[in-house]
Amino acid sequence: MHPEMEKTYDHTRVETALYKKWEEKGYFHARPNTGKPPYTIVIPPPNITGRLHMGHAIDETLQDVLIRYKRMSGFETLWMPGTDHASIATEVKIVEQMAKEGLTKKDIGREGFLKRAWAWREEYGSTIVKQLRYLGSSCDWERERFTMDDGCNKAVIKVFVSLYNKGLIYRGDRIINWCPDCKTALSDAEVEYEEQSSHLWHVRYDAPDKSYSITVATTRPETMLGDTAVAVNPEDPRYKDLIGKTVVIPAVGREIPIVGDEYCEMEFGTGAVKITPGHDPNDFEVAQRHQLPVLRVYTDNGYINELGGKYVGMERYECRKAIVKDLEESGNLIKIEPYSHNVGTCYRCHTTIEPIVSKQWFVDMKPLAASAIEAVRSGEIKFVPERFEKTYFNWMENIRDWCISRQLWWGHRIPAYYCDACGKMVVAEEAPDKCPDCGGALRQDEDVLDTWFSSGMWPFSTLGYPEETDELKYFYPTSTLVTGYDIIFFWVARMIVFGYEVMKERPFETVYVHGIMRDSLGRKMSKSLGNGIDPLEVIEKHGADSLRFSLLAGNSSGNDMRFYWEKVEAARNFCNKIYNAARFVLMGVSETNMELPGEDMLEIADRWILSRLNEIIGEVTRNLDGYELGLASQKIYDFIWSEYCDWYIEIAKSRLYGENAEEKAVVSSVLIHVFKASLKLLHPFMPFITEEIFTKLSDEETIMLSAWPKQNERYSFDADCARMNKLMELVRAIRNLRAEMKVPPAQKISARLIVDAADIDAFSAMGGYLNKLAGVERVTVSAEAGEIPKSDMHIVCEGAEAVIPLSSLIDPEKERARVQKEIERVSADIERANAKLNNAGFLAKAPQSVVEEEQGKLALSKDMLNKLLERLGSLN
RNA sequence: GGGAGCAUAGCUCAGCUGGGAGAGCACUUGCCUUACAAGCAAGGGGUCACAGGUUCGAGCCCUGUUGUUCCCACCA
Repeated sequence: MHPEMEKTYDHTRVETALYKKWEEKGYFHARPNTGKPPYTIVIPPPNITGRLHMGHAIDETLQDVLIRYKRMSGFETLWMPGTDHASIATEVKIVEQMAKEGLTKKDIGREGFLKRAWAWREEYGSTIVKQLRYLGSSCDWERERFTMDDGCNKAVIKVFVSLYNKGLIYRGDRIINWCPDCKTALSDAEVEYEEQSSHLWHVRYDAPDKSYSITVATTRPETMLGDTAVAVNPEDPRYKDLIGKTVVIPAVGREIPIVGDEYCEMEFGTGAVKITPGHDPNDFEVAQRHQLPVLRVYTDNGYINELGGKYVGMERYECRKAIVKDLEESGNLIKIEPYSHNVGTCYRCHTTIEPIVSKQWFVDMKPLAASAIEAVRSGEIKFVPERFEKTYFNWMENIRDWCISRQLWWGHRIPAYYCDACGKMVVAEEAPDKCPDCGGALRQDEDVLDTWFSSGMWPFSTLGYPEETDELKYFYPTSTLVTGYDIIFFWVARMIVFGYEVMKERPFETVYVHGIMRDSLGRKMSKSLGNGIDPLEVIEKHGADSLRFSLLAGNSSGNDMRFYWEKVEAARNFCNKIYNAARFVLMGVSETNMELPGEDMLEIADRWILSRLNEIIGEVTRNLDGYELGLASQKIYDFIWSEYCDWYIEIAKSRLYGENAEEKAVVSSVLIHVFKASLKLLHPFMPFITEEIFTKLSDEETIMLSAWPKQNERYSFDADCARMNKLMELVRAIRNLRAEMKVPPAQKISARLIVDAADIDAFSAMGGYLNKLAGVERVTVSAEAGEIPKSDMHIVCEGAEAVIPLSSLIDPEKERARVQKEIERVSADIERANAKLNNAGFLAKAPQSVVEEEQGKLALSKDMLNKLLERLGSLN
C-alpha cells in the first residue's frame, strides 16, 4: 500500500510540515463559551533574552502533554503563550550592545533607550517563541502576550494603585540588596548566597584618650567608614563597663558610642561588633533600637561617596585594601583570620550584593500572604508533588516586605508623581497634569517595577484583566500551572497572592512541579561550565518526539534528571519501532477503514490484545489524571513494543498473509483498531509521529482533535487472556529450550501439547501461532500426557505442558539435568507458598483474595511438581 | 540553625494507597526469520544504604544512624 516507505523513520521529513499544518488549521486556538469544560494553562513566559534550553524543554513538554491529553478528552483547552520583558536581563543586554557602540544610557536618555529596547525586543524577542514550535508546543499563538504589552501594563498599574490605596504598597527607607553591577535594588528572593572563603579582620578601636580599647571582628573592613557604634553584649563581663563610653574609628577618626545589645553574641569573634546601619540589615535594626545615625557611604555605583574622607571615589574592594593597609600601619589591625562565609550575590550577574539603606517601594506582604497560605492549607490549590507545599509554607509564613522598585528603565514605570514645589506625591492610574495641592509641575518616579510584579499577574492579565472579557470569565481560574521548583518563590507564590487579592479567586487549581535537567555527571547545566545541551540540537538529530519522550519516560515529578544521549536514542528507536509497525500494517492490510467485527469472529489473540488495550487505556488515563506522566509514557511504550509488536503482530502474520479473506479482514481490523488507539494514547507524548501515522491509517484530518480512547467493557475476555498467557509461557519455554539445547533457528520441530480438557479447542486453534513464534511446525493437542518417550523433551508450564521429540538433536543427560533444575525451582515455590499458608496469622488476617491466590499457586505448583517428578522417574 | 529530597542490577532511574523486585543502556550467547540490525530471541546480574520497630506480611509505614544533594535563614 505504501511501498515507498523507507525502512527507517526520518523525523525531519515529518515534524516541521506537521506543525505548520496544525498551526495553519487553527487546531491550537481556543474559544470561550464553547459549551465544553475549559482547561487552561498559562505558560511560564520565557524571557525575551532567552534561547531555548533544557529547562524550557521539560517545562513545555509537560504542559503540551497535559494540553493535548485534555484537548482529546473533550475540554476546550487554552494554552496561553507569551514572553516576559525580563527587566534586568534585557536592560543588561541592551546596555552591553550600546557599549559596543561606545554609548551609555546617559548618552541617549530614557526615551532613546526605551526606543532601542523595543526595537531589540522586535528583533530578538520572538526567537524563543519560534523555538518553542520545534518542540511541538500546541500553544494558542493567536493569543500570544507580552508582560509589557498595553494590557499587562494596564493590569500592573491598576493593581499597583489599588494596593497603594489600601496601604499595602508604601515607599520608605530600608536596607535593600544593591547590585553594584546591575545598579539597582533587588528583592530578597533575587539574592543567591554563595559560600566564599574570606577573612575576618580583627580591628582595635581605641578610646579617645587611649585609656581603653575594644577589638571588633569584621568581614568587610571598608564599611568602617559608615560605623556609628560598637555593640557588645550587655551581659558580657569583659565589656560591660565600657557601655556608654566612646571609641574612635581607626583610619577614620570619628568618635562613636559603645552600646549594649543582645544581638551581639559573646562567643563569636571578639565578642564586640561594629555597627554599620547603612550597610547591614542587622546593624540597621540595632541602630533603630539605639537611635543611632545611619550613614550611607556608597554611591549607587558601588564607589565610596563624599562621607568617605580620604577614601572618596574608591571602588569598594580597592577601599578595603587601602583601609587594611592603613590599619596595619597604625597598628590597629590585630589579626587576620581565614574565614569562610555565605555571601549574597545577584541572581543575574552574581556580583556580590551590597546591603544599602535606600528609599524604595515595598509591598507589605504579611496581610496578602494570609489568604495565599490558607488556599494551599485548605487544598484549594494543590502542589504535585505535595512536598513542595512545605517549601511554600515555609517561605510564605516567614515572608518579608517585597522591594519592588528597580533603578532601571526597561519595565513598568511606577505610577507615582512628585511635586517639587510642595513635596506632594500622587499615585494614580492616569498621570495628573498638575499637582492637586499647589498646581505645580509633576514628575513621574524614575524607577520601574520588579519583573516578577508583572509576571505575578500573568494568569489574569493575559486573559484580559482589567477588562471583564469572555476569556477571563471562561478560562479563569486556570487549571494547571507547570513549573520548576526553582521559581516557586519568584513566581508561583506571587501569582497566588495576586490571584486572591485581585481576582478574589485562586489563579490555578494545581501546581505541577518538576525538577531541573542536569548533565550526565549530575551537575547543573550552566553557561560557565559549558555543559549545557541545546534542545534544538537534540531535535535536529533525533526529532522532537524523541526529545520529549526522553524527558518523560522513567522520571517522576519534582525530581531532577540527568541528560543522556542514550536516553534520546532509546526514544528514537521507539519511534523507529512504531514507524515500522506502521509499515507492516500499511503493507499488509488492504483497507484501513474497518470496523471491528462481531466478537464471535475474533480469535483468541484478537481477544487478548483487545483486552490488554482496554486495560492500558484505563491505566494511562488514570496516570495522566494523577500527573504521573512518566508512568503513563512507560506503559504505552511497553504495550506497543512488548505486546502489540512482539506478540500480536507476529501472531497476525499468518492470517494476514494467508489465503482466507475473511480471516485477513478480521486480523486487519484488529491490527488497525489497536494501533490507532495506541497512537492516540501516545499522541500527547509524541505528537508528530503519531499524527503522521494516524492520518495514514484514518480518514480523520488529525489525531490532535480525535477522541481520547475509552475503555470498552465488551472487550474484557478474561478466559481467553488466561489461555493466551499460557500459550505465551509455552512459547517462552520452547524458545528457551531451543536456545539451551542449541537447536538451530531454521530447524523446525513438532510438539504435542497437553492442556486442560476445557482448553483443548482453544489450544488447537492457537496451534498455528507456535510455528511463527517458536518454530514448531506440527502441533497436536490432548488432555492426557500418555507415554512420554525418554528421548523427548517434556516442558511443564503453569497450566500447560509440551512434549517435544528432539532425540536426534540433544543429549538425554541434558534433559535429566533440565528437569532436575525445574523441580528445584518449583519446589522452592511450593515451600514459599506453604510457609504462608501454614501461618495461622496469615490465614486469619490476610484478605481472602490473597489467601485464595496463594492456595491457587500452591495447587498449580504441586501439580507441576508431580508431573516433573514423574518425568524424572521415567528418565531413570 | 531550620526544612526537604535522594540512597534499588555495572550506569541512569521507575516502582500508585504494604501481598512473591522492573525498564533503558551496558554485558554474554544465537540470529540479516518476507515491519524494524535504531532489530529479534535467550541469558547473567540486586541480603532494595545500615540498625531497630509496627504488621500475618515491609523496597514501600514509624524511629534512629550513615552518606549525599538541595532549599531557607545569615554570627559580624
